[in-house]
Amino acid sequence: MSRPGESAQQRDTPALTERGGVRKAAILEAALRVIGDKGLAGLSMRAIAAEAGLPLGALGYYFKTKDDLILEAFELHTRREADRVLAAFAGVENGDHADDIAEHLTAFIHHGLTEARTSLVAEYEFLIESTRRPDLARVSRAWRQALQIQVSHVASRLGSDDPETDSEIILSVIAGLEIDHLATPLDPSTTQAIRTALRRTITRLGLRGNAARL
Amino acid sequence: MSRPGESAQQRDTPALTERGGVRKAAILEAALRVIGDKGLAGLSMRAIAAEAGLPLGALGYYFKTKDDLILEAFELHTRREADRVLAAFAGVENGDHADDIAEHLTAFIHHGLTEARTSLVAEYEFLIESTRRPDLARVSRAWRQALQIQVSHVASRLGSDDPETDSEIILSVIAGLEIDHLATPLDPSTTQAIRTALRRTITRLGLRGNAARL
DNA sequence: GTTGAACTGGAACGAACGTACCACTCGGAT
DNA sequence: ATCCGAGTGGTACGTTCGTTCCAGTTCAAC
Repeated sequence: MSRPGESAQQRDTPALTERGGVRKAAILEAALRVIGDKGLAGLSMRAIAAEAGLPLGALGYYFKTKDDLILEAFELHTRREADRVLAAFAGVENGDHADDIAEHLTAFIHHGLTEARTSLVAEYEFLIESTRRPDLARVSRAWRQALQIQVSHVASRLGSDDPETDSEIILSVIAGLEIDHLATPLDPSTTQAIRTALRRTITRLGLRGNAARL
Repeated sequence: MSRPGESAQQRDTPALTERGGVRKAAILEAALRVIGDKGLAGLSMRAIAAEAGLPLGALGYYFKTKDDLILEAFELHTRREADRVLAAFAGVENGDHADDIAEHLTAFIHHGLTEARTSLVAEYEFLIESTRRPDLARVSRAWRQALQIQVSHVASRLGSDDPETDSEIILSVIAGLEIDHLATPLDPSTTQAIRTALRRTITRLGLRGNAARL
């Protein structure tokens, strides 16, 4: 772990000590926060350093370039988000009615549009930037594919007769609801509209929970 | 039209001659192109000037600040896109089967992901930036609301028993399919998956064209 | 033909940017 | 005790940025 020349990600960055790893992680966290509320356009090495409470020089030590930093921040985000999505869809399978399923998804979206708003905005910043950067596009594709596989398994267990298509529809509806409501402050009636849309989607796709399968 | 002090949008910009209007429009077009393929992060006054084939000084003459230019570019985009969407959904109503309707929407999305890709990317750049800029958010909201009204009318005419919810679902699915496939090159099998998802969505929502209503 | 406003385009400003550099400190291994 | 690479942080370079300025040109109105 401390052999010279060994590196976590770059050919010529030195090996990291525990303390070094903590600092590097803090930089990535700071970057995600800055991207979320200033955008990639407002992301500067100085802004990240200030957000992390570190000197500018530290960034150059842990990341070769700004682009490398952005890539690693995206990877961190997808890793973190994968757990959250998995948890959300695990809850989905415990519902008895279509309404229960819809409720889990509503809560998921609601969380993203309120407490985790910064993180959600950052996610879409990355997605759009993926259209221009092949390295980010690879992460996007892997992330999206992992999601689709998980959700199609869930759909299958919920009685879908075409799990692949249903997972594509569900993921699209979720993404669409998210971006369509990002520019608007989230009031209760909007949340209700989201819930209604999800209920109808789930119902019409014929997805049902445990009770129906017993 | 040539009274002194009169302005199309700013307090202290002079009135525009025809030639001036052409130049201003060219700047906005160039800006949309740059935003689409370099992103808002890569958008600079110099890049716009180069894209438009104009000197840098010209931009300062027609737009007070870069932010003003971005706002007007967004307004131009929504104005232009409104026509395209309207045309797409006008075609939808002429279909006899759910498959015909889905086919129109598939063609719409396909066009956005291929020939009009730059424009589509720019659109999502604007949407994300709307979360940070109230002036852009107003445009987003108005644009989204106009879409929803139009689509819900169409849904109603297609026999929907809940046009508002159905239009929300349809618009979300479309948006979701677009962003999910922006990072991936569009191959024929992807197009087929989009078509399948749209068919299933339309069918399950119980929407039917003219034939069913006769 | 003179006037004045619309328009042109090149040059220049200070500020902020990404990155590189380097003298320095620290801590574990020898 | 010493050594050496990981880690530190302040500084500085060259570039690009948004914006401003202004002497000059065009052209319709009088």
